[in-house]
Amino acid sequence: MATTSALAAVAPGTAQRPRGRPRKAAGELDEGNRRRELMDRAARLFLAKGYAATTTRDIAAAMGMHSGSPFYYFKSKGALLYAVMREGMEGAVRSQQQALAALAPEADARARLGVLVRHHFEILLGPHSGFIPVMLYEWRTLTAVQRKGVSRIKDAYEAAWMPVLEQLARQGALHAEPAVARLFIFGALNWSVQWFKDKGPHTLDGLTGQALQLFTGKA
Amino acid sequence: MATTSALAAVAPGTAQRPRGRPRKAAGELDEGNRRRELMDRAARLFLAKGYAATTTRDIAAAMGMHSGSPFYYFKSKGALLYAVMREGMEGAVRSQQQALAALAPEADARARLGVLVRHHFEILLGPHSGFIPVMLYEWRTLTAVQRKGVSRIKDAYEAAWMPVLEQLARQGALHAEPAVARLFIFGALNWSVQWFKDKGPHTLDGLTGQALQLFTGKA
DNA sequence: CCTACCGATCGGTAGG
DNA sequence: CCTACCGATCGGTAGG
Repeated sequence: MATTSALAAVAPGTAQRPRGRPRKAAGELDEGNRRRELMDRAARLFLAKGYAATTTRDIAAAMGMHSGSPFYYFKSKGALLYAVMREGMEGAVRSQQQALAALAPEADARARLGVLVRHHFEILLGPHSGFIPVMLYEWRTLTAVQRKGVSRIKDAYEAAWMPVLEQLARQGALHAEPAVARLFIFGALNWSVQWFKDKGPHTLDGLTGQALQLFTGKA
Repeated sequence: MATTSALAAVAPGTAQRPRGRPRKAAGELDEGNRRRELMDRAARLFLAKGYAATTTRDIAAAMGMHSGSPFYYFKSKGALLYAVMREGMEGAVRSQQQALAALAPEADARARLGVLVRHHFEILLGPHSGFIPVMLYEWRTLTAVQRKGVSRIKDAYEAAWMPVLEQLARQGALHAEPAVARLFIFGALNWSVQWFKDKGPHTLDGLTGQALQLFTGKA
């Protein structure tokens, strides 16, 4: 599994912090940080209890705010959820591109799939995860317009998998139609949110190796 | 895919209707039917909007009842959800056993896996599905005690897969640890609830074939 | 099952 | 961000 070690550094969510002038408009900077923290805590609650069962008062309490204050940052509960999904997906696309770009140019299709799988586990289960799992499990909560907005980004994320799967199929290393295989593989990985435990027996590298073996035969 | 055709008859939910004396206590029989219909309609709503976002008034309206009437059949909204999951899982265990029992005695491990996968698609996506998808996506809504109650049944359902996966691994037809493979495979199948369309290009038989090829190599 | 009802909670807002 | 507040909705119940 030489394909996986370089990925740890590309954890999403940590990357794009505002660079330069880190001190000047302290008010503005704090606003951004607070907004982000609100999204973080909200996402955690959405994931644990579900969006509908999480009250804006729960979120406020998790921030040490009073009940009306979240509405200073987001005009509605739905707008907060939308921001979580949208910014989560934007970060995922960015970190996925970085992960692929860090690959050696001579890397073969199996190595590319390994990077994609490892990165996907990272955004699902890694220390800076949270937004994407919310997206996966609260998709039906979005309005049609919101869904379209997130879909545009999500499509880009998923599209990056297709050439890799198609190449594997041509090599005889993937024994299913690439389009269907992609759906099954995403399902297999996404489902890990339901059973993965941080203290459990599995590491993300280990799971990546098992997944590659399952989908592409013994490595 | 000779392993799949016999399964259509074993659709869960249709099987165990009260046999014998189909006429006598009409009131009682109707009560049972109404209760079942309530669970059916509630499950549909739970799946479409989520449990917390579905009001007991929504459910009553879907039944043509007034707002207080669901509580004649279930003492609480949570008890209704629990009944959906519990009876759904009980039916799934029964129909899975029937599906395996209908297998030819000389069927090999791949054929057994085919039956398990095809049956699983049936309870997820078939015409009488609904309860199991609710269980999958509302698991966190249950209380700890309720979770334990459903887990007992769910464990039996999942346990039936392990000897098949272990045998495939021994044959070299499954290239991952059986325990991990089971988690990935369940994820791949369960996720289909999110993307499968009745009018879409896929049939349950076709998906079963693709899944077998993906997980166990070319058939 | 319906009627009539209630206490609690919720998302959101005005004004500072 | 807090204070103070509101209209709407929700799960559930008593009594028939």
